[in-house]
Amino acid sequence: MKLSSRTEYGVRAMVELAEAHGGGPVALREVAEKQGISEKYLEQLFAALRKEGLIYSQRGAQGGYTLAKAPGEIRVGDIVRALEGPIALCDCLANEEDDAVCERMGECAAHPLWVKLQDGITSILDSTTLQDMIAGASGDSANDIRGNSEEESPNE
Amino acid sequence: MKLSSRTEYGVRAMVELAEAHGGGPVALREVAEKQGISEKYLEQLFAALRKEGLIYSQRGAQGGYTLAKAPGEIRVGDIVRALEGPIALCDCLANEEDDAVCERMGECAAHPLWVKLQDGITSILDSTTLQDMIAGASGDSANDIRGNSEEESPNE
DNA sequence: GTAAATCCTACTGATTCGGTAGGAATTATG
DNA sequence: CATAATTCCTACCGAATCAGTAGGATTTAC
Repeated sequence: MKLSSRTEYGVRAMVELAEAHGGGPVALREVAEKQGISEKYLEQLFAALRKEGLIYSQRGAQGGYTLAKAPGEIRVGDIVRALEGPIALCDCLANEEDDAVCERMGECAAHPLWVKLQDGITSILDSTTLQDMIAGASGDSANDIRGNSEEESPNE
Repeated sequence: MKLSSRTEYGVRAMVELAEAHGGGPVALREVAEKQGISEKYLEQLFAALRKEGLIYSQRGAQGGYTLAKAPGEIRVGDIVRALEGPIALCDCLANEEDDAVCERMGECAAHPLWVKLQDGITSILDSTTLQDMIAGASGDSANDIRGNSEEESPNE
């Protein structure tokens, strides 16, 4: 029940790219410095993000990284999955097509809870985009993230 | 984003005790065998659960472990915290009285999301009791877990 | 051509994880 | 009382993961 620094760093770095979105590519070094992350370590995270098609890289002088899609199109869940692999609280939840992994299945009283928990986590991560995060960070009305998603409509 | 086997085993073992609740103490060996957990390892988990007052132990022959409270009074969150320590996705969320841990605080665009995620996880874990879990396991109407929790319990 | 940048692969030290080992202390039972 | 069953305690261990480092190859703007 703890975020890896991989996830923490990766998300922060992606926010950094999101804020620079529209301008030219941003150098790894710049992101690393601004976020206080080891350059070489971040390099590996970017490699993974790139492999998953979340960022685009431009080599050579004046090169750097840019988001591969608009900030509103990139969900935090995508970032986490790119960095950590599929979100699976336990092996029996890894791949739903192959349920056989959990031989205990039928008799495991805990299973439904893990499913519920995993769904909850996934839904939070997948309902937040980079756009939401930079919106929250800039303005003081950061409540678009903190509050629940679908509420506080003009009514009520 | 993965459950430790500590958590997995611990919850399963507690369910086992919950099912035996009302009868005499259950020996460690029995729980370990039924759940397919190393005896010596489970011993350590029980030590932690005992220290947190979730289970009661009776030494000597015919001894064993019993829940310290009714199954409906023990939340899964309590078990997880007993085994893993406080649920804190990252250090900056560890103790809310001392926010200073996260020097980045103001500028960290990710922080609000982690708060939301942690709250989501905690609320799921704390709204499910052992009672809910054994109810789900026995009957085929396991939906009391998957659905929301506090309702319809005319038991005990 | 050169400097700036990404790319790639391997290594490493520290920590955590899951588990083992061995025995001391307690207690029900015959 | 003797014994067996059981919890209790502390230390240790191998393997995996984590976070980070190292070093160089490749690409490209200027």
